[in-house]
Amino acid sequence: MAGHGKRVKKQGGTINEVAREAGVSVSTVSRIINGTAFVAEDKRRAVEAAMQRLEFRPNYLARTLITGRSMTVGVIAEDIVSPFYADVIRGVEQALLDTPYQPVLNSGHWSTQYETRAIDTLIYRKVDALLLLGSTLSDDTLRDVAGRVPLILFGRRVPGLEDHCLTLDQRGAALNATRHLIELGHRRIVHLHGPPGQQDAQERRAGYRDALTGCGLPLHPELELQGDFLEQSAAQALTHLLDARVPFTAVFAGNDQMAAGARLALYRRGLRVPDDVSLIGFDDLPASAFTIPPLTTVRQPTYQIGQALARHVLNVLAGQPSTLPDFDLTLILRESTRPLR
Amino acid sequence: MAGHGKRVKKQGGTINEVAREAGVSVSTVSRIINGTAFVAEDKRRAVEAAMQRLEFRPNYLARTLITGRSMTVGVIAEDIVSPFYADVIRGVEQALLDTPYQPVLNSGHWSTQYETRAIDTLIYRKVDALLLLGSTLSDDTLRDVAGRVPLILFGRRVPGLEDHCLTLDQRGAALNATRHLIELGHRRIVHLHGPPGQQDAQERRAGYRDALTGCGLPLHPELELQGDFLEQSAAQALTHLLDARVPFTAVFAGNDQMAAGARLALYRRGLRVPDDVSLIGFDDLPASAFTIPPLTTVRQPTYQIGQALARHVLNVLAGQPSTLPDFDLTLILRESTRPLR
DNA sequence: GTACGTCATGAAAAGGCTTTCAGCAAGAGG
DNA sequence: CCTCTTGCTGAAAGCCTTTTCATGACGTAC
Repeated sequence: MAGHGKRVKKQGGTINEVAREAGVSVSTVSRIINGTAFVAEDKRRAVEAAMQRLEFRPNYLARTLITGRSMTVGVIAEDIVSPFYADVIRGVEQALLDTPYQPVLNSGHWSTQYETRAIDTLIYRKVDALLLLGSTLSDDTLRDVAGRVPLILFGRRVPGLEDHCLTLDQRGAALNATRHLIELGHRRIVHLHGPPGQQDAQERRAGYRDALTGCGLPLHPELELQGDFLEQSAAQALTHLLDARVPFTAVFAGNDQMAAGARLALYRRGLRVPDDVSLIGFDDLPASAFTIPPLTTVRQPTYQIGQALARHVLNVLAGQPSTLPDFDLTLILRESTRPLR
Repeated sequence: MAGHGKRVKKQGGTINEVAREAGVSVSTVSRIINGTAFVAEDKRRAVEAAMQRLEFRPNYLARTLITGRSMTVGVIAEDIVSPFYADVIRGVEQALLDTPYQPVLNSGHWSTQYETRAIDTLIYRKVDALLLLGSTLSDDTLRDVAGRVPLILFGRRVPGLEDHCLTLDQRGAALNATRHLIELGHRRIVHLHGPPGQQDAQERRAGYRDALTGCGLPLHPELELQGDFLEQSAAQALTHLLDARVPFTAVFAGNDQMAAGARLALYRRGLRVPDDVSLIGFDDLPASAFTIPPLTTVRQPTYQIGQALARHVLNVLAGQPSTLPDFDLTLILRESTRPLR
């Protein structure tokens, strides 16, 4: 059978072979590759020719083993798939594009176990820095990790690591969103919140309550519905509420995906948005500007955040002082809300 | 100033130190780590204790340098951010979860340059296999890459690499979708297609034409509108068409995102879906089941595809024979289409 | 009691590269 | 003509493992 010959990975000669081929020492070749020192013009040419001929590719692993720098930054997102994190990642990638650093991505899958594994893998592979986009790990564990590798955190504020944490005022933004509804005259406002285990979900819910109590309105526990940040859960929860004939005139969803789910539930019951029910989301996903009607929501400047995060990583790696900027969450007024009749 | 002490990365001793600490040779330690051979119980315990004390972590790089296997598989998607590829990636991650292999992701950004760079980086880092989710590279280049590392391709059929290519019958599916519209009585059907440079876009467009000519209907060039697979482009193109008062009763969008854009353009003009205009998308993104109305579209079983791809990689790596399965694209009938009055 | 196979263990090489250190030639200064 | 720089180049050590090979110790068979 053919095919077993493939065992030998075509791997374009080593620095040794190049040196022999060009009639110089490996040190000289290394110097040419890295531009570490001047080398006579004729040798340089000989070496370059040899590299061509042998299809030489430096072995990054060997280099990293010696220098201790891999020129990679590990990025772990709770979920690469989520449109929200995806946009942050885009920003990170963009900011790293014209630097010698390469991002290496991995998912944490919202699970302590998988996240731990992903972190370990990346550290073993000697990433020069680690960027966590959300995390399910405890503060202690995180501090531990920070001792092993430069660590930058998004969406978590860990005591002791403040300089490398970027968080947003979720609570304040949720308060604003809810208040907007209140100012439009709504009093019975449903809130679809995410899992109690997630910090963002908690904070947004707190903001919702802040707004209500701040305006002297009563809290209605029956209007606080739990979902899992996906469309289906919201559609289901809201349908139950509708079936129970609990009255409400507005919905504040914990994220845009749940807003979409809520929207469909309403549509199924013949309720119009915004005429019968006002709807607000959170995140401003790219798709949310194109829903019917376009969704009023809270914009998280994810792309810029990604860029800022990456730039901070770069600074840290360069040993330069760097502080993470603050980002504002802004309410994007579109067409899914209107004054209560 | 404090802080400069951090230069020394806390790095949990080497196998050498462990050996010294435990009073054995490095070979013995290595054997214990890898379970390569029997080791006396007392030494084993001594070594394990030493590893604990020194917080020993094997250096993967050194290991890879010797064994030639990194236990990673590189995954490059045209765009990690696109909901479509994201779901494929989820499948890949899932299938790799309980194997010793780790995925390492990277984006090609729909650009030959970036894709080339991403491939190089991954190969330099010695991934054991490479999985390309879409590619802008030429057949020749791809064959070249396949010579350097086991290569599996999704969305491309490269002569010579057929065994490792997974493609879907985009053309046939587009034909089906269009025919569905024709069977509902539609005659003037708009097609929003992607960039001419993309194979998928081409094929879907060809399928659309196949359906028309196959049913003996005339082609109307003015109804074929170009977009870029994003919402905005579709909204714009369709708005122009509407402004030009070109009549049509149905729209077949090249993907779901463009369908969303079209949907909004229609909404802006007071056209109802499906009452005034029928709409079909392509991809069946998770969000498309929750649009208003829920979108009729072509489902690509992305998650399963991701899993199949990953399993194939695993087989190839294990040296086992493996063939990529075939996947069917199915038309998901929801509520955005209806018979022409 | 000698010879031999078995088995745990250690020494050393290998893997591909960077970097320190020493060497050597050439030009400058006396 | 000799000494001192200056500057390019090569030898060799080192990074952290795995793996081959050799070495004893030990038990068994003859």
